[in-house]
Amino acid sequence: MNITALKGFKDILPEEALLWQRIEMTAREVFRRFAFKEIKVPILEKTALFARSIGETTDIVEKEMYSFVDRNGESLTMRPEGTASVLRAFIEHSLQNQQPVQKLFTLGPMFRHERPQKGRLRQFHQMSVEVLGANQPELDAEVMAMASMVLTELGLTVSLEINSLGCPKCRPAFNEALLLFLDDKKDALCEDCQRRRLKNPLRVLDCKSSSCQSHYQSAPSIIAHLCAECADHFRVVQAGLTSMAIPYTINSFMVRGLDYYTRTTFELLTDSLGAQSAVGAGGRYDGLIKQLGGPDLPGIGFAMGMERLVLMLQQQSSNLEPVQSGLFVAALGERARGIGFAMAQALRCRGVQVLMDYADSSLKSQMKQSGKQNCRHTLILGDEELSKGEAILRDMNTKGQETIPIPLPGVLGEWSAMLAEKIQ
RNA sequence: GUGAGCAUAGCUCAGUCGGUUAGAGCGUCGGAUUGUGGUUCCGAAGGUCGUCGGUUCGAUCCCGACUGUUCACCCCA
Repeated sequence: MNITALKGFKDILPEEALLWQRIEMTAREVFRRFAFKEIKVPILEKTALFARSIGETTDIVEKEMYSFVDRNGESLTMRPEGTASVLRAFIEHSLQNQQPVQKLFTLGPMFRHERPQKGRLRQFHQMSVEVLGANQPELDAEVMAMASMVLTELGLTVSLEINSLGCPKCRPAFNEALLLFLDDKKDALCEDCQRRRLKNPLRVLDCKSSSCQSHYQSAPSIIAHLCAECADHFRVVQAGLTSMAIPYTINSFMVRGLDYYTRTTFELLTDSLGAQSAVGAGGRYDGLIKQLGGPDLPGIGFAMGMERLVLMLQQQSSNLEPVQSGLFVAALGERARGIGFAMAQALRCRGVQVLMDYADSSLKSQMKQSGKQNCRHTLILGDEELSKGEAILRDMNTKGQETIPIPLPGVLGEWSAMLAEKIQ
């Protein structure tokens, strides 16, 4: 086998796909309760969209995007995240004119050319949620509540950390204070922080080096630098979380990797995923819609990483046992197969899951298959049954057997309705 | 982009201090008297021991390169 999947691109085999379905169903159900609607957007966009939204100097844009020039000479990019596309669609269709506050979610693959490791792939999947057109802090709390509800309903425990990054009014003052502080300490910092200090000063606060962290104990706090409006906003967000009884901690060192965030940011963290601690993260991005050429409307959103949720569920080992269901038609001989085939089709029309073996296998083998596939019933149809005009219906669970009539072609519909009723 | 570990059957892994036909468990298929599953017992299929080169009388084992993969840094969901 010399053609294999690409590095960082993974097949999701049927067993694992079951977990994906469970996550998606749970999320869709929770999103419904909060009246979010699904939007589906393309995977491929013009490169400029991401450069403008995520930030020209972020790692994502600088070195992780799958970008290429298409046949028309235009630079296109496989989306590295979902928000930019949703906002582009929002602006392009003037959705704010249909309903002033839009609550949207989207599911799908994202692409980043990173070195793969646990919980990190080149094609990965996110559930991405956005509220566009409203800036009330209660919404920030509601969005966090929704994210944590998805996790709770999946049986996963995570911790919620929140922060406020301020707004264009108060952030410059903080930046200045931080730069001053870092300038003072610069010789004591690690190499990475030296680099970050110049490129994106906020990022140093997130450094994992314990020696750096010990210096940052006395670093200026963004929260102390918030302007009156931002401080008030943050206060109401916290009050909202408290009133919903959602536990959280404030982490004034938390930073987001995308440049567009303002005010509230948050992360849902776990310690069970190795180096990848965030299973979900998001925040407010009040200037972004305008920055992309749309109206000056606020927004907030978050994304959850599907692969990380799957990993957590797999660790839980509390995975549900397979459910017995459906019917295996064990037909022996060509004539029986012909009749069984017609029965299967009629039953499937009635919503019954029907399995059959066409390989002329022994009854024993077909019984084995029925058991292996967790069928609830097996219908035995051989020469004996054909001559009697009665098939044997076996309940695989109780091992009880009974005979049921073999229908003439004209009454198959009626017969299948009765049998469907009986075995479902 | 940087670093470290790993690479033997479909899966999880033994193993050979370098020596004729490389093993186990699980899984798959078959059998245990004619047409009745899950348990048990018996059997079978399935491997160029990642690739290429080197050392050697001889390499799956030692050495090197390459490729793949895993984890971590970085970054991020």
